[in-house]
Amino acid sequence: MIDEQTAREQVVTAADRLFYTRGIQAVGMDAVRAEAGVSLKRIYGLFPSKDDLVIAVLHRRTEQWNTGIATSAEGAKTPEEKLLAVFDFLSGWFRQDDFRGCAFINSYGELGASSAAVAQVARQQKADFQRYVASLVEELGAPSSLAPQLALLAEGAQTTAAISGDASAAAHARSAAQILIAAALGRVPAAA
Amino acid sequence: MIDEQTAREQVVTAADRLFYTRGIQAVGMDAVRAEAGVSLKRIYGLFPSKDDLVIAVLHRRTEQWNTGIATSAEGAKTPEEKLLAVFDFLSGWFRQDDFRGCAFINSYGELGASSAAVAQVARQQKADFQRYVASLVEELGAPSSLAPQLALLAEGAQTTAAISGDASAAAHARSAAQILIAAALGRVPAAA
DNA sequence: TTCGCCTGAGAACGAGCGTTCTCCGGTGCT
DNA sequence: AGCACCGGAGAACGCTCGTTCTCAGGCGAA
Repeated sequence: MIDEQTAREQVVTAADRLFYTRGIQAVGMDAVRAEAGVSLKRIYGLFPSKDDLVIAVLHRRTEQWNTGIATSAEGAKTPEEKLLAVFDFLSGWFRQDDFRGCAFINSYGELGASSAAVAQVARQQKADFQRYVASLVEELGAPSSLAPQLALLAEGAQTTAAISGDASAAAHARSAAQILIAAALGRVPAAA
Repeated sequence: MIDEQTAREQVVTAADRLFYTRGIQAVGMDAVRAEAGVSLKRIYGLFPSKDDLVIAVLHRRTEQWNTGIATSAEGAKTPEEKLLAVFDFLSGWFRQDDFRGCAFINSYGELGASSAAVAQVARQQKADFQRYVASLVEELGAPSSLAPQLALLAEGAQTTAAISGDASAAAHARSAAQILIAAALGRVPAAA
């Protein structure tokens, strides 16, 4: 038999793919079982309820997001480049053919009203991201008001890319970010 | 008996309130009946299925959004003021205590994968808004690349305000918009 | 008044869901 | 080998939902 850790990962991976592409409520636990190849009994042994599974999926999405951002920032030398790397990361993500928007926003829209835990995880992820941006802005020596502005661009790019199916939202966000950064640093920004 | 038009409005109003606050799938048709005070039979006479009702609700949201934006722009004299009025409109909206994010984004996250009609209406609304912003940008004589940037800010503000519960997102978006507009016009923007 | 007709209230139906239970075959220990 | 346990397959259960059907009551026309 596969060990517990592997089973957990298989279930979360399968659930993530199904939830993300079809919506959480539209996916039954039996579909997760089929996709994961793990028996229903085992799944309920690992995750006491579907809600717990949803939370586990969102937690893994948080980690993936964080490492994705970190990886994208690796080649960047200055804080400014690291900030812009966020939008490069988004650009690559938007171009994946299974892209269907930010899982946190989607989950919040679907379950945020009925599940406090889901709302909490989504809020947490957004707060973490805001903190990350804020730390880079501080490192850059720019006024702290720049941070929420850049975060707004990243959020907007995600929903625009999802709904309008316009992957170039990342590029627009990136150039807007450049302008805002330049302005915050007192440089004369190059008009887009 | 109440006439058809009134019944339609009562049903859509009730459904909108319930769908928006609790999520669409979490609200049964019987709850709509109770809230609207219109019999189930009548509802199904007016809207052949729940999907049709959802679409009707989203259509009315579109109208409300458009008139809200237009009203907010009424006092504005220049295209620039009209653009900024969008964010003032958002600010007022975010502060309503029943605010729970953009209904189109929420609906898309919940049903966009399973209902093509819902996805279509959401996409349409976003496209209309983009066109509105683009027309103002053109009127302003700014490069057209400014339009998607401003739209991005508005979208981001909505999701941020919803998930983080941070109504000041509108203010952040507004000042970012001012900077982007100034830069696009070749003026030296005032750092936030 | 009497007869249709229409409407509202709500029961009914069929499907799908989350969750639990049953049963059976295999596995490891003695 | 014999036995106790464990996990998988999937049936079962209780519930909710979208949608339809039934039925009784009220209203207008003759």
